[in-house]
Amino acid sequence: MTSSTPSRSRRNGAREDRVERGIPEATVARLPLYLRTLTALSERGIATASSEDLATSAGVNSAKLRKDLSYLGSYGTRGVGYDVEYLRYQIAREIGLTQDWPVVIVGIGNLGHALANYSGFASRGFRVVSLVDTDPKRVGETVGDLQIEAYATLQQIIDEHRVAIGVIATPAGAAQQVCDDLVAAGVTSILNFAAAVLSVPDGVDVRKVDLSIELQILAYHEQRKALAAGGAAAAALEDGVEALEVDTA
Amino acid sequence: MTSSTPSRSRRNGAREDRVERGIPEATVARLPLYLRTLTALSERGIATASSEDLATSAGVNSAKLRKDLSYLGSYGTRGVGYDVEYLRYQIAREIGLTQDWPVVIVGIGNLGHALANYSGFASRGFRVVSLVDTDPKRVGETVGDLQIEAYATLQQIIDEHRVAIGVIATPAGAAQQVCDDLVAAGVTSILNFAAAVLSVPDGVDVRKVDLSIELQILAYHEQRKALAAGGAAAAALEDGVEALEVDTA
DNA sequence: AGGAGTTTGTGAACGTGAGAACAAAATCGA
DNA sequence: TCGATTTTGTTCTCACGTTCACAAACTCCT
Ligand SMILES: NC(=O)c1ccc[n+]([C@@H]2O[C@H](COP(=O)([O-])OP(=O)(O)OC[C@H]3O[C@@H](n4cnc5c(N)ncnc54)[C@H](O)[C@@H]3O)[C@@H](O)[C@H]2O)c1
Ligand SMILES: NC(=O)c1ccc[n+]([C@@H]2O[C@H](COP(=O)([O-])OP(=O)(O)OC[C@H]3O[C@@H](n4cnc5c(N)ncnc54)[C@H](O)[C@@H]3O)[C@@H](O)[C@H]2O)c1
Repeated sequence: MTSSTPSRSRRNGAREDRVERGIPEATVARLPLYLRTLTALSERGIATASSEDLATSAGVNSAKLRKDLSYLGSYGTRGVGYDVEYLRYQIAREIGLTQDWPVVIVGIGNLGHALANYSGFASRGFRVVSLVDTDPKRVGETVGDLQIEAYATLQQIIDEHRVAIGVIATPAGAAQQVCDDLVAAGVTSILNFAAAVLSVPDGVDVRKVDLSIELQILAYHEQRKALAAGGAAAAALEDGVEALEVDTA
Repeated sequence: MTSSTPSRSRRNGAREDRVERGIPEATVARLPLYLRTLTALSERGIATASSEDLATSAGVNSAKLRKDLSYLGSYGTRGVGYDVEYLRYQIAREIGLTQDWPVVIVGIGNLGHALANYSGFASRGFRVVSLVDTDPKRVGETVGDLQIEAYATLQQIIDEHRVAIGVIATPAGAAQQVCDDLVAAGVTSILNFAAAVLSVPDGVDVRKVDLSIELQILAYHEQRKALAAGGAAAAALEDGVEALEVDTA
């Protein structure tokens, strides 16, 4: 996967390197955020924005934002800032949103219904082309402007629409099998909502969205805050007083 | 927030440090995963597991898993492994799942309904105590075993149930206001599903779940794969011809 | 009791990412 | 034309996270 042409011609630096090595993962994860920010500014009729402006809107550090953008090329103007429309296009192109991505959703239960009805998909270059479920009672049901299809047609659907991205919203127990079937049918990117660890061959990307993990992370910090506040007295004794900090609110 | 007591007494190392500095964020994010893995093993009647076993099930490197666990203390036995039940309890305690966390969900539309119906909450120590929406047509509607409440009762609900964690599933435009209201009412942890950057005072944690960002990250890599494959020929030329820049679509 | 085998816990090397700081490049007013 | 001002692009440093590798600690068998 990682294309390792050892040392190409060393003519032009940054741009060439980018093509070879790609953009740092942390940056890739923030580009969609910048894209959204730029779209919002554009809709408000703002034509130009400085890295400081953008960073504030996106909730990040401006140095970080500038460095992120520099991986794409040199699209700003010193002393002025960035052209909103132009930069928006460049980011969209870099992410690959100048084309439409057909997506299939597998498992149309609670969550699958919500996803299928979600308009935020289409507005960002993703098109849900099919909904698939194993439950015979569900097949044929209309959700949004699509009908739920039988699981057996998965391969056909993926071929027909050239689907590269699949979304799994089945129970955890079924997730690996569904994943295997998607991969076998030619899908190479998977967004997984099921609480299961998926194993996939090289060349297939998986991202997971796990609600309960997010809540547990919040709970951990919540507990720490409670300890820091309520446990302050205990902590003070613990060591001969010293340290206390924190509000008692 | 970042506790900066310079150097407490240097008596006992690891455990003391952990209390002071807390567990690395990256580790915190994996603990719920280990917890789930351990629960699965426990249900299959497995009493003991090595770091290798656990790591495989959790889909991580075994050294990383051992280091992660070492932040909690020394709960394994060399030559044997970890006691599944015991370790499970220790992680649960560390995360704060030995207590129940009351949660309120604000915005009961497509997604809010799915979340409200989701059983995976309760099974992991989180209890949805209330559903809130501004839409008068929705108020009173029964979802799962709860009724949707009026937005005006937010403060009262949060006080009454001692809610520390709030979930925002409103449209993006309403998210900041809802966030402010939640914080004003005493919520100190927020899980945000809306596509908006929330600004909160110190001491409040926000985590976001953004489906469209996840899809865009997948799209980026998908595009790179396409370029690496289809663009191979072009890349060969490139060096003599220079640039080219893809898409003819 | 002792040695072979297993597995943890952690030190050390490496890689990636964040942020401060600043020179270079652009605008603008005089 | 030139200097003041703004803001980018990039370098440098530090912090954090990952992985390897191995001594220490434990079990089990003889
Ligand atoms: N509902 C939520 O808010 C929520 C939140 C976070 C995570 N999740 C996770 O998302 C997944 C789906 O949750 P849900 O609440 O929609 O569950 P659900 O039970 O309502 O829906 C699951 C659907 O998947 C279908 N299905 C089962 N096996 C299948 C298979 N092999 N192939 C295709 N379809 C299959 C079922 O027929 C059903 O329609 C679960 O793994 C859950 O843990 C849900
Ligand atoms: N549906 C999805 O699958 C999905 C996926 C990812 C993200 N999201 C995001 O989640 C959010 C909700 O999505 P949805 O599809 O459920 O939208 P929706 O329009 O179906 O539901 C929004 C709900 O919020 C309520 N609401 C509006 N303003 C409110 C306020 N100030 N206080 C309380 N409630 C308020 C509305 O009455 C409505 O019931 C959106 O921000 C969306 O971008 C949704």
